[in-house]
Amino acid sequence: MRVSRKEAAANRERVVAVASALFRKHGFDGIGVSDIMKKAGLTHGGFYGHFGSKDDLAAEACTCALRGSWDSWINASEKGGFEAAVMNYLTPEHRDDRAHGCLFAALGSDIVRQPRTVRHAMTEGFRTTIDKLVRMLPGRSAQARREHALATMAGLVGALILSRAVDDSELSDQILEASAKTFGRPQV
Amino acid sequence: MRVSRKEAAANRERVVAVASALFRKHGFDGIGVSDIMKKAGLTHGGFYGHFGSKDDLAAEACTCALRGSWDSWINASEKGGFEAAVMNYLTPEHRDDRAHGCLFAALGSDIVRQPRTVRHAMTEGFRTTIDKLVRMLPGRSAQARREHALATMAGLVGALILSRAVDDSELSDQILEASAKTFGRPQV
DNA sequence: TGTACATCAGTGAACGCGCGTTCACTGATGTAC
DNA sequence: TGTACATCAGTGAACGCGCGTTCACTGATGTAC
Repeated sequence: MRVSRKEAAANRERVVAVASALFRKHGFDGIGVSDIMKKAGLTHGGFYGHFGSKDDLAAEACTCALRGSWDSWINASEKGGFEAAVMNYLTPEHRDDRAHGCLFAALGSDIVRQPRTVRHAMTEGFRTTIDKLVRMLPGRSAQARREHALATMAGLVGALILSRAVDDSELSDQILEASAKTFGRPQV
Repeated sequence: MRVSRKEAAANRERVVAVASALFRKHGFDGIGVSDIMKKAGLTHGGFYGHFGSKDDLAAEACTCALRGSWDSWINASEKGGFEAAVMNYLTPEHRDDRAHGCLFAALGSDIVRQPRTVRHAMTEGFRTTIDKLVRMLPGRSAQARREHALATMAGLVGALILSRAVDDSELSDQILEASAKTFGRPQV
């Protein structure tokens, strides 16, 4: 059942992409190697031909999920798109689609308990995101813009996490709306 | 090896308290029934005399962790203590002591994947916290105060989660400081 | 109050299951001539 | 280009381990007289 090298490389990429979605949906401990492989159209036996361990895949899946992340919310508008990005982030659609949403919101409180490689991938992705946000913010000092970006990022991630955690859809909507109002307005 | 009823009740309470700390530190899936019982000074066999399942304990542990929660950060000062509460919440000490810190920051992104009972306990605790925060906020309309409380709560939880996630202590401190600056000032 | 018995909180061995991981095998791919 | 062989991506059974859970048992507590 050998497969061409090109196909094998594609299989590997598919596994990483599938894993990045399933980890976000079910958590690192909530999904197994076997199910990930199955969803990628393979059997679990071939897993260790591609990855050293489940943790190794987790680190790659995080990098994959972070690559080009935030582009989905940012790209809506070009300049002065800060408000738009916030609004795109804090939507019921994003809240209800964990598998393809923000990695920090999906796995945030678990990151600290993950192996070094996973935490590092997350940290680098975080830095990149902050840089993107800083570039979207209006003038002022670089220091103030960075502080604003860091606090806004915290607000967005926290709002999405809480809106998902709560078992009352009305309260969930209120969290999103209140946060959109508060963080969507560049406060001078 | 029977034990008096009073002692048995105390044992039960101790298990819940220990579990609330260990779940916050290691995550729901990161700690087992056996280790929880051991840390409470018991053996795992007696667990099902007190609880129906590990999930049942998790729900009770959440309620326990939420009871009187936020009092630790709020009680510092009485009136106008909003800023003080934010400052007390966003400290390196809180960040570095997950076991006894905010439940939402410790387990936030996992809540949505937990059974109904756990989510419900969390939601009720969230409501209580928001009410407390609303009461600390200055005048304005009830609506505006509630929105401010919701967004602030999101900011605090998100900031603590991100400051823990990141593997660079300098960046971690920056997240706390920027968030303290931003959320610690009642913005009009 | 003291005695005899029933209760039941806690113990530790055991069970079953699912998970991460390993391995002998297969058969199509890649390569050497 | 065609043939013969080596390679190796993927398969599926199997392993070992830890986990949640169960259970027969113990012996101190609670209770009835």
